[in-house]
Amino acid sequence: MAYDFKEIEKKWGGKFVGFAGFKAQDFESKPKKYVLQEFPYPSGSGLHVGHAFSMTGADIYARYMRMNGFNVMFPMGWDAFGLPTENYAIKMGVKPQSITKENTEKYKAQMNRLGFSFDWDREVDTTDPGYYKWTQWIFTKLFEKGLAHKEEMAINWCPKDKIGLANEEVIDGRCERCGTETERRIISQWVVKITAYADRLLEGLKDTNFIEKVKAAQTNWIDKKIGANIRFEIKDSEEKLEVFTTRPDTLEGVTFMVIAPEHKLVKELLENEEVKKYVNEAKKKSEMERAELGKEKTGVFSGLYAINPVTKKEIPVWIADYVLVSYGTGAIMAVPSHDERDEAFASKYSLPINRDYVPDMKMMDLIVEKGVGEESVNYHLRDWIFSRQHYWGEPIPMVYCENDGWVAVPEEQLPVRLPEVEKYQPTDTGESPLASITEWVETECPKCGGSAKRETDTMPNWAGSDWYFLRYCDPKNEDALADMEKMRYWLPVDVYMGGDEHNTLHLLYSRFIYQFLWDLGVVPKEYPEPYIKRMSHGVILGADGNRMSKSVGNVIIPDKVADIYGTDVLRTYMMFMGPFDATMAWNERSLVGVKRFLEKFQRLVEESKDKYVVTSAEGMRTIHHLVKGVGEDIAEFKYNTAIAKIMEAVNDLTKNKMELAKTELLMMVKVLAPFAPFVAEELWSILGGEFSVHVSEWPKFEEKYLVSEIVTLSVQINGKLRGTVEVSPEASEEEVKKVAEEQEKVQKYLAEGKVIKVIYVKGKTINFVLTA
RNA sequence: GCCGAGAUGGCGGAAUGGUAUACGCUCAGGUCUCAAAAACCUGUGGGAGCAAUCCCGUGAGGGUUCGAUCCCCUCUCUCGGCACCA
Repeated sequence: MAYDFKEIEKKWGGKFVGFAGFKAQDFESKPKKYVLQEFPYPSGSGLHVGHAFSMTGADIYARYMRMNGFNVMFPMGWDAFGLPTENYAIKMGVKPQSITKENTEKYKAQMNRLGFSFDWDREVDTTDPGYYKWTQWIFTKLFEKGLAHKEEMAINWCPKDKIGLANEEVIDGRCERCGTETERRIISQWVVKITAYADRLLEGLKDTNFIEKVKAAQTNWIDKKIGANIRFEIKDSEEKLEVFTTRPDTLEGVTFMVIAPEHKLVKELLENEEVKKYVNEAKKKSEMERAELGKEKTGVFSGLYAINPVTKKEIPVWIADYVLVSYGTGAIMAVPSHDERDEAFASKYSLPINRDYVPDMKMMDLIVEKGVGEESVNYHLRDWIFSRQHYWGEPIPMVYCENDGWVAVPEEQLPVRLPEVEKYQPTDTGESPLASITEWVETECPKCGGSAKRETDTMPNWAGSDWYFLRYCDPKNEDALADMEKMRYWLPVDVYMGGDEHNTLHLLYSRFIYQFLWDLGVVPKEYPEPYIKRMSHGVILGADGNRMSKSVGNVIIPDKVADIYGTDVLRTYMMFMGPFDATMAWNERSLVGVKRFLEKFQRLVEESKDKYVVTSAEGMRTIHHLVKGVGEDIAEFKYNTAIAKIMEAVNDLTKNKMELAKTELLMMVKVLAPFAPFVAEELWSILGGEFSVHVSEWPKFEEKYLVSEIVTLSVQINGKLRGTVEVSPEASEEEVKKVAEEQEKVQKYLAEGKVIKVIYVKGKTINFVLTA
């Protein structure tokens, strides 16, 4: 009988969408399981294989947990603010709102086709005013708590996208989105003090069960360094030069000082032509040029001398751009004998190198005693530039009043809705398109009632995705982010499935916002961290082994594969390709193997369904083994081996013509169900099961069926395999030894020496150790 | 440079101290067919041999062990992340 996937998908697909069995029930007495899959940005090109892969993995887990009696929440939504939509809107002259609607509908249809068991009642959309009201509310709280302020600063500016970028969004000096080289611009920007939470973010990792690489990525990003700030006096001046160092013990080895070209001391030295020239050149250099590795260091002597607070030696102060103004104090004490960079600089400019001293751990005490410095901590983590000069984002809910300065829009006036505009184009001046809508900008100060102006910047993409998992707990709440009791029931997220690319930024921002909300007392006190486990899925490469890209033409469209092979084959194949977290190349041919397998499975069920009343003993063993193995594998996301086990069982049953009664056939179908939901439902129905197999109880294996009467042991002589014996699993050493020694081949090898030791491992091996 | 992951047949990959290569692909042979495709069955790490069988074999080298893909040390390479961060 042919496998008509189109008919089966049509028949059951309609019933799956909106099926009550997939809905999460608040406060139900069953244990809860919150399975969170990163929500996508709904781009115009539709769902890609990466989405399909990750979501299938999450879906299998959610289905398995449901069948195991958990009240599962498996929601989905849209991270829909973003540049591509804005760009498309500009190009086509349409409203971003309507493009977003089109795209989300398309995504939703594709997800439903793939059979994902999302609870659509909890759908969220970051561009929905009912949602971004709370994104804005969070910002007003950050402002009230002194964690958000406006600052004039040099930012990374992308001349193509006309947008300010956070440091994290600049890769090798280029815009993360479009690859254009970024420029420096001075703009007044909202900055969020994530650094105030650096220690908490580091500490909190201990309460999570993230995989090692995720923890490492977060720790590295924060990169906490403990050292000392030391003040050096400047000769013939009242000024002091403060440096940060992790090696105060090398203070005696300091032979020169280096300050960044942007350092405040430099401003007074610009009369010196050489200094002026160097500083201007450094300013012109892009981030990329300055950060270029292996590049020869450059610098200029400032004319100043600092005095070593301990040795009292005079040492020259240099200006060089290998020292960054944004880290530490923007100045360093150079110890060429202990630092490669300092050494390279010293040898280029023929500066002295002191090799005749020994680093001294007591130096720190001396520094503190003399009052010239103290312990200090520095982080690589920088504060978070929160402003974007764009239309398609959450308006930052702030107004500027001549009397009161910056004032947050009060809760009852939220959301600050995005106004309809004629043009979405960003401006070259660096102002948001919102700035041109005078009637929107002109407003009233919430504090004094006087005239005031609205902030026209919008929030970065991350803002909406920081807290969406809270909203799923209570998506329609108009009075709070989400109801406290509902959050208390559903949180924390048990498994968060997503891509490696979000292991640093998104995860860190999201944890930070959660910790901030925790401090506000608006999320449950019991849970200091939002996510228990972070699972990062792998990457599917094109058939040529390269990353999928439109320009290369190696993109696999899940819809097209499903047209040819069916959804069940697509899902099962993706999970069978390799370990769930590995990087794997697409292989069209391997799809065929999965197709054959699902057909074979179906044939087996069809052929045995009315034939056997009782299952044979070996049939029982195969089935119970299967149930045990697949359950264990799914719980550990080892989907590739789970599928291999089902294949093995089907081969075994078919080849050895084992008999299966209906009960065991139903068990097999249940085990297949999370992977191939449509064909499983069909077979379930053929066997007389009631809709739906997906809410049926996961089968239980019984130990008594797992034990076999005979096991095969390896017989080793000096650790080398020389034969096998079949014995009872409970056989004694004497028995096994006797049976083994009866074998001609074993006798032959035993004759080569004298047995000095026998090692017997029950159920596994017997090893005869001979004299040399 | 630092951090993380890894290296197993022709290919994707299994095996967490006990029969290396499960499962799938590929390929070869067979069944069915007028024929082909599909499907199904059998075989498929390398070498020697008619065969029984033997030797070699999990990136390289060493170690621990009766026994190592697995544990320890040294090295090489690949992938991912971070990086003039003092």
